[in-house]
Amino acid sequence: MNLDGLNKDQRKAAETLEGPVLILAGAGSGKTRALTYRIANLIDHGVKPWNILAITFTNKAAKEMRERVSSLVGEGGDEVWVSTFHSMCARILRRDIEKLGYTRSFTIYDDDDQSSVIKDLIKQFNIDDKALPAREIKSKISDAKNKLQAPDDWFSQSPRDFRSQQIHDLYDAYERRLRHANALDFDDLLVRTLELFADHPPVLDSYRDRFQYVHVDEYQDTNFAQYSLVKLLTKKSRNLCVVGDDDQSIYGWRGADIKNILDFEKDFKDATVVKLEQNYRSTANILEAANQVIAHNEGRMEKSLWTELPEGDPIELFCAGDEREEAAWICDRIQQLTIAERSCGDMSILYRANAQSRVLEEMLVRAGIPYRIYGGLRFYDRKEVKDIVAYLRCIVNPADDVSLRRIINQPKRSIGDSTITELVRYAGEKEMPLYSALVDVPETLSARPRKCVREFGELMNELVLSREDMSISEFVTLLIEKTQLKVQYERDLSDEGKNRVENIQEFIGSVREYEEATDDPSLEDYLENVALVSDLDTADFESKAVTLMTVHSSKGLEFPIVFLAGLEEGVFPSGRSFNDDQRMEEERRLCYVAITRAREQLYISYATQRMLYNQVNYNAPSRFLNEIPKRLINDEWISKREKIFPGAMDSYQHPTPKRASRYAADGTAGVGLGTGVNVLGISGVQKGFTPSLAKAIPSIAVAAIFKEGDRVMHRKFGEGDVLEIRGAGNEARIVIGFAAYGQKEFALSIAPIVKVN
DNA sequence: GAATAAATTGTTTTT
DNA sequence: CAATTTATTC
Repeated sequence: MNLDGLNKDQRKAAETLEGPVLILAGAGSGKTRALTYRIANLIDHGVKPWNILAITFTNKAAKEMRERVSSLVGEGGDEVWVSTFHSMCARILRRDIEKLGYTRSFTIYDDDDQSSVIKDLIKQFNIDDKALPAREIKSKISDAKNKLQAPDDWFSQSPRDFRSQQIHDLYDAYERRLRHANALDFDDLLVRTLELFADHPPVLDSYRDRFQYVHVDEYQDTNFAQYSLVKLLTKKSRNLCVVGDDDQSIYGWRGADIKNILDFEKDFKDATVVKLEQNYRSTANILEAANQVIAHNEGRMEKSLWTELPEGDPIELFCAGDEREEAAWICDRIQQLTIAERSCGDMSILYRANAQSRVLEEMLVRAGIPYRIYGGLRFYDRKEVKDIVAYLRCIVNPADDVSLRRIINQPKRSIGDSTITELVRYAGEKEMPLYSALVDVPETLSARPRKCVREFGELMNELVLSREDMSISEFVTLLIEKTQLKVQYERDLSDEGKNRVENIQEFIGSVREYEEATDDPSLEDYLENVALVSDLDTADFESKAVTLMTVHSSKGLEFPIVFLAGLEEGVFPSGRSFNDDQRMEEERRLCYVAITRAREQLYISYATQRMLYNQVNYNAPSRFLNEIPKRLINDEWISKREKIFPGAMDSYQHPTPKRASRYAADGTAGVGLGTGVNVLGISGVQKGFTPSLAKAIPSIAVAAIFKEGDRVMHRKFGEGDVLEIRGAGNEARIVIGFAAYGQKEFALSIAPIVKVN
């Protein structure tokens, strides 16, 4: 194996093949490179590819690693098992889950499904959902599962109060519900795999034999269940190689335990530790900023990143009046960079919370800048798509009550709440799945609903039968026909309706794509993909568009130019971490991750006033800003702000809160004020490219993104040229020359125009 | 009893 | 602001 392309430390990582290995890899230190070379080297030393397991954090990372290994070793590279924990477990369970009393066609419940089970149980138990909200129960259950605590285990280490008792009861009932529905939630995939291994030693042994060399990437973000699984698998071989960076542990809220990586050397006394400290990604300035910020955390593993790269540009800092100005400044910078021949594909805008993306999107549309947004709503999470998926799940797994309830009256077939309640009661009484009640309809229902239910039952049975003799895509097409799922939207001629029809069409396309790309396609396997594939997994960064995403999503990625928006107290760091040191340290690690995404240029912005979650706040600049040495920052934009947004200050002197206070001090309802500003949102422009549909975003900040000579598109008058911009701030007006309509003048702050290139 | 219109309420991060 | 709950009409 030729390891010349590696530095000294990377080479050590790739050459240490036996025993436990800890690779402490700083941001941008080429850890994926080291890992792929190590795997290739193992194969080179005669290890069979199928005896190697590599666990990554996302499916996309898995795919990339498989490709990189293949390109190093050629044939056989794709025989290496590379997948996420969840995909691996799903695959293991698909084989042997019958030993645990489930069937192989089990359903994987997503977040929504979990919530609906819990909400239903809360109702059934007659629990006050204000004292115990569903989301809290959900996170409690998830926490418990991540720690491998069954309901009784959890209870035995909780305070013996009524509240814990209720949580215990709900957790217990939740578990039984899922079991009855032949369904597993995300956490179950791990828990049940461990259960399988614990109860069936021969199964465990077969996987121990199979996975002689185990690799875990992003080890700092593993939880106790994942840790246990890894330990169990490598107990005999002791060939475990983990890669991670304690400074990039950002999933503590999801049960990830940073101690897993901090204590690795205690766990494996003879572990070889390799530190990758040379950064190949960022300029010296950016790296120094990141190093200084993270130095404010305590209890880190010792390591110091360095680079041979030049100093580079300073970090550009801007203080905006509000979130729209911030967005406008970013758009203006992007336009300037584009003029300097930088591609939009090299740029990314990162933010703490998904909710921040909306304003950015609106402004990007106006400025005519192509962008893609990741996170937020997945394609498979759209209503119309989820409905089809729910049908498919019911057909594959008739015990799946949650999915059945979702579609029993979708599209409308006159099966209302009271009918459903009765069906559920009847099914519960006879201890059978809800599906059976469609055929064995309870006598207690009156004639009309009974007819509707029976018709629906016949439709479903018909579908189940026709699945036998056709391909998956043919079947999905037939299903959409018979259920009239598409027809109902085709009648709707609005943008939303058209969008839904398109999404349904695209769904059929995705099924067909899957069918062609897979050796042995099955509906079960397809549904598993739907459940486990994230938005980011399907992302392509090839297109020349600015990438928008949360800092969390950006982990593992890099961009030449990064905009980091919303660096304010309460936003980043999140207000929820204020009174918890542990969480605050995680916020700081998150900031470290954000900064280290940038290769060449980093732009940071914050706003003195921000409307977020429908509330106006005046936030101080983020503490993380103070942790970056002044000498690395160019803050001249702040003093130029008046020039970029002339007259902008005026409108910020009398900010109008949307609602003064929802409740008066005495507990009576207060009077809402209303902004008086009509915000025409842009609908249907997700992952957007075509700005032609854009409506007006009333904002004086938009002035900054239009200049004389620009070509613009008006919603009514079509394309024209900007001839003149008069006045400033709220009073600013824009004169546009249209070929067909001649010269027109508009108030710039509300004109429905977008820039075109 | 079901479908629709109006009112209320809560939002970090996600495999 | 959208998702969900509640009131009202058919």
